[in-house]
Amino acid sequence: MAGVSTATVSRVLNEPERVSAKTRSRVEAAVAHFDYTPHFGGRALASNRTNTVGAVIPTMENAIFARGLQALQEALAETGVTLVVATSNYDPEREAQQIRALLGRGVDGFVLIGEARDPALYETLERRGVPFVLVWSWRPDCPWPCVGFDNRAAARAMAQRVLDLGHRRVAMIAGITRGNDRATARVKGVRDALIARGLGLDESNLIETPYQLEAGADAARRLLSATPRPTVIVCGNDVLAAGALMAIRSLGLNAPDDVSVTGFDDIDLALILDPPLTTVHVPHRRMGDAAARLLLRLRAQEDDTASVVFETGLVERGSLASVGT
Amino acid sequence: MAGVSTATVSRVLNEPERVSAKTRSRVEAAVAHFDYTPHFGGRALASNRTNTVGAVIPTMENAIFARGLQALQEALAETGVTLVVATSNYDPEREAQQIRALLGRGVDGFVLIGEARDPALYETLERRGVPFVLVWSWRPDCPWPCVGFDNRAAARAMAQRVLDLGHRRVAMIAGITRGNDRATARVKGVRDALIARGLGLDESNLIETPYQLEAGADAARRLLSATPRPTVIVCGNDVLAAGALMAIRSLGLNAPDDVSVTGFDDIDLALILDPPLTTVHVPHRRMGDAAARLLLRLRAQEDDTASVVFETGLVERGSLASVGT
DNA sequence: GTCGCCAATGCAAGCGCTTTTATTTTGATT
DNA sequence: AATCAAAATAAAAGCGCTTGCATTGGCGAC
Repeated sequence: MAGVSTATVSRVLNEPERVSAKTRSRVEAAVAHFDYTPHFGGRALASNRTNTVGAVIPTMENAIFARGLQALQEALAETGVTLVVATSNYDPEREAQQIRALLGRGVDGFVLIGEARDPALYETLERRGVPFVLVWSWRPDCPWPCVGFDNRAAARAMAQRVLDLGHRRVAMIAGITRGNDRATARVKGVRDALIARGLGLDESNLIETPYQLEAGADAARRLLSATPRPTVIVCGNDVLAAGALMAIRSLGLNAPDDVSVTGFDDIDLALILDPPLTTVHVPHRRMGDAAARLLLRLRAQEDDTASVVFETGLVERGSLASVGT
Repeated sequence: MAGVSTATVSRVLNEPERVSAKTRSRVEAAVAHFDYTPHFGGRALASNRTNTVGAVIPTMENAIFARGLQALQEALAETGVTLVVATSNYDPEREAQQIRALLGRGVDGFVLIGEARDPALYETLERRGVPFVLVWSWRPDCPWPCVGFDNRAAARAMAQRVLDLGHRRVAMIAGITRGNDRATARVKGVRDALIARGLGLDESNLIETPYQLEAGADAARRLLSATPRPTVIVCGNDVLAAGALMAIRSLGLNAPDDVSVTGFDDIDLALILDPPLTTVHVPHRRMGDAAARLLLRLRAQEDDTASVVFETGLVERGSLASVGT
């Protein structure tokens, strides 16, 4: 003890400016001397805050969420907030479980991927007064605070570009759309563009598959077995596109001469591939960062809590070529 | 209330078998009815346990740790333990900070990457009685509980294979070795093999660089500018190898005809590359899983808390060819 | 020198749970 | 029916902190 009450110590730790400089330095010395750390549970119990926010993401295994998550974590850490990550493996049931588990751990904020989930969950969150931010997805009039981009518009833009290059036999490998509004929006975007040009995307040209390398390769092999075969495969993300390129190579074909391929996300992978992938660039880091800031504002009950929408961009590399030249 | 004391409720939640079936079901009904969740802080305060373990990893941005982390998390979740992840960005200082931060949050267990760190940190951990497991690294007589593999032996085996294929001008792109025993061990392993054959690995043939794609490419370009140029570039991990392959392509050379490349880790990436990467396979998932189990045993003060060592294996794909044929 | 005011600090009441100890209930045994 | 041990439950004491309120002390104004 440094000759003060516990109340004063608490104040030194939480609102230093309310304590005189002299006492403060005495307490700080004692803290340093005894290597004292406040007890987390005591703190949480008394103040009813944990300074923890939870994020539930589909998976850590592919790089899609890694960068955004890292940025999120860094931005939160700056204000002393800890990030707890849980994974749902793209399963809505499991996501709900994880959210409840984190609620039980007293997180006082959430970052959730996408918008599609059981209304009851949103209700629970609101009832408990736990703020949350939806990321990776954005659409006009979304009723929740979100930080993302318009998946549909981005996919539409990509498909338009594909069509502009003369492609008419367009196939798509999408992610599983059930419970995944991003995957759904991307399919819709591609379909929008095709329909606008009087084309369609029927069952035989659209395969839904998990976001995995091998799954993408399998899907591509199936699509390429059609006659006449598609001249381009539009993929729901870069991992699927990487799989498609593997399949193309394994079939003895050449990209982009025989078949073009496009991706979505612009993760590091896109640059490594041969040919390098034409894809939709998504500003993952900025998105994570913005999500953290919005969540902090929500927690602090500040006024400026508007959703944030990011622009995406087409990155043209070698995997998409014009057709029939 | 279901007509019982809080003590009974607590028992229903924590050790249901100690409560009669009748009371238990009554309590459970009430719990369900009111959608009751125990307060985390109260729990932590009273029981002095948080059921949380912390992991401090260098980065989430590349896929190296992703798979192992996922497995770790899944295995911990099975016993109701939550994983909190923090990142150090390969900076020992920052790692120490993060460990202290997590200690402050009352985690009751740690998973740490590798062995190299300030002895004072180990002391703190032991003084507080917080169990920990070191992963990704293993060596004979390591004084701490670890779950990993012998980086040095694995790298040596890879280098031997390279030499067996006739290579004599061997260059290496390593990770930054400061504060990173895995990177250090991998360099040592390669050097072991070279020295055993009367060769060496001098400064001009060894570049240390962060585990990033572009950095790997730059390093490769520098190494390849030597005359005579190396016939093989051994890389400290797959990401660096991917960078090297990019550089080789950009120089108008061909792998493996002009230059061979090897990696380390066998992440998904290795399979995507063209040519597919010859690399050292590391059982990431199993490692994460085993780490979780060992940590749980340590926490439970069980006897069987021996370190676990995994075998690695050479995976020969297309990026390494014999020389001079 | 006294008074009043405000800043700085102490006091003490919980926060919601777990856990030890005490009490009641149950049911087997005589 | 009475007795006793064992099983089930209740009572109550904290766990370590925060925070509203009470107290103290310092200082300017009179």
